Amino acid sequence: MTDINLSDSLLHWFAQNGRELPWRVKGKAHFDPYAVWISEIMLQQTTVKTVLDYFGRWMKRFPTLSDLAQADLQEVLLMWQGLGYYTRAKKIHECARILVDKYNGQIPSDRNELLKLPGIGAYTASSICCFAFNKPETVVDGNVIRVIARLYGLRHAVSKEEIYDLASQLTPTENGADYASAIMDLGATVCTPDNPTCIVCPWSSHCMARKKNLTDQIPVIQKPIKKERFGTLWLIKNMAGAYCIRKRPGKGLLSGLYEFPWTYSDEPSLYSKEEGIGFGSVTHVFTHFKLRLDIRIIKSETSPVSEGVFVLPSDLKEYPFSTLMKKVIAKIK
DNA sequence: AATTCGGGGAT
DNA sequence: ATCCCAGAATT
Repeated sequence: MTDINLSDSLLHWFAQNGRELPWRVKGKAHFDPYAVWISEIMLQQTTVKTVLDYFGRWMKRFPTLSDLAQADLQEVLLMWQGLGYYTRAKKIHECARILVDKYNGQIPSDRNELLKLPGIGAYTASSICCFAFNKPETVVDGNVIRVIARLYGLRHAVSKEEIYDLASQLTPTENGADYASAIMDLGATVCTPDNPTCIVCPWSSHCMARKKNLTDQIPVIQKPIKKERFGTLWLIKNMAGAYCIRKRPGKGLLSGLYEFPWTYSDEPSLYSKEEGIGFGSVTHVFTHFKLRLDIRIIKSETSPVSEGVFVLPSDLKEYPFSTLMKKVIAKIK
């Protein structure tokens, strides 16, 4: 069999088994490149199931590029809170204004032009070309890495570049949107990390990993160690029952979100360790470290940080918070 | 080339 | 607990 037959069999499988998704139109490109762009940014490093609700709320509040460009970053972050990687929300907002100001409100269909825009990298540029403009670009995400590594039986740690070279040779010159959707759906629903259902896979008879019974060992991924960090969080409560919160910097961890003031244990503390009353702790697992914050309640009419503001519990919903801080909020109610 | 960015669902 | 998911930007 030739490579043409591989892509044909995959497209045939997709026509019958591909997922129906709000940001997808099977059989052709999506009519709204804006919707494709938003969905692609949201889907980075997360799952379809997680994004569905966020995408629905987003398109209701910001139906068009213009609506998004006119909104405040604060409101964009409110829509994004809980999704993680908050720099994406900032970049998406930046990008919307650039598109309105310099691109006549149109999302480019040229890959190199897309790569110039904030928040759009190699994968997303290709995916917008495929899904919004039906171009025959090759997309490489976690699904494609797994599918291709298994198809070719790659037993070493693979790079995205290596996968791209192999995957691009299989990419047909027509049906760009369907083919990109298909290979990703195959990885998401058939060629899964654990217990792939090879029996229904259109590429089963060509798959080297299956032939050698190595699907549970491919792809080879190296995993970094996750360290644990500690700190103290201060619930500073005034006579009116309001709590002190502050906005995090525009860069770095949880950028742009609000928080109750806290510091790592290896940094200068805002109060002495014994001050206030212990109020338990919260733990949270980030991608690259685990964090435990011991909580202490302080009665004070003034903030220990210059940018702190006092907010009543009933008004906290107006501020974007991380999931970590939502855990703290849940404790004070 | 490595590290830094969140969060949740499945196992 | 561990894995990993439609990655990009920074160092």
